[in-house]
Amino acid sequence: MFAALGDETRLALVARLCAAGPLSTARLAQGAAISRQAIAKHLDVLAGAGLVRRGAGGPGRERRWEIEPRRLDEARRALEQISRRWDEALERLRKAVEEEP
Amino acid sequence: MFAALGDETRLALVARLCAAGPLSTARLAQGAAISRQAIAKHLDVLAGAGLVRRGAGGPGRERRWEIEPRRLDEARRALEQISRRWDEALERLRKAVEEEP
DNA sequence: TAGATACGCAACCGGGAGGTTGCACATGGC
DNA sequence: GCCATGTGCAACCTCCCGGTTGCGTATCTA
Repeated sequence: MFAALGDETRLALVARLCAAGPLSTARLAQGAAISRQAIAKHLDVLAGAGLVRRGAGGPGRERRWEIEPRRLDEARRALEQISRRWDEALERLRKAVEEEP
Repeated sequence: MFAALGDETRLALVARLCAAGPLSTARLAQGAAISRQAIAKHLDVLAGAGLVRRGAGGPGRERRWEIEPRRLDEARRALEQISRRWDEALERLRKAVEEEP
């Protein structure tokens, strides 16, 4: 999942979906420097990581993509836990150094 | 930076440095399935992303690596902001739908 | 001093990720 | 019915990433 967010293009896609709400593939590809199929592939990767979902297809032939915010929360929590463990490890090291001169 | 965390091996390295405190390259490579140089490359990538720092070299020829927790906080905050923007976007959409029947 | 250990640098290699092109299919507006 | 539009599938290409190997250099220990 971090791998999915790791690509510059995909991170931009996530940010754009967040700012503008659900959008279709063609809409997302419009104005981009790369082809529509490339965008579609990136969206597939994001969907595979559970970061994005196909919303109920728009009015006609459109199929919109929308964010799955729960996955973002999971990632955030993972980083939090890592930070906390680091603090604990440093504390243990400090104590060990103090006790054994 | 998400790209740095995106690799399985690198994420494991970060987790291990968090759990056990500062470690040398050779120590991190010990027991791993891949060569020491591969580990060293991954550590370089992590250092390039600012996620890891060379601690004050150990007792002798050792040079330990340690976590830079501020970068982890940055990443966490970025995800938070994205989630928040998503909520706002949905709220705007809801209002727009309600006002225009 | 000799040997083991920890490290760095550089060249090399294979596979997959990111991208394009081409085509087929459905749907909506005229 | 006809054309524009939104989408999906598949083949193909290029380049970079992850990994290995080989060698040279410090530093600790016997």
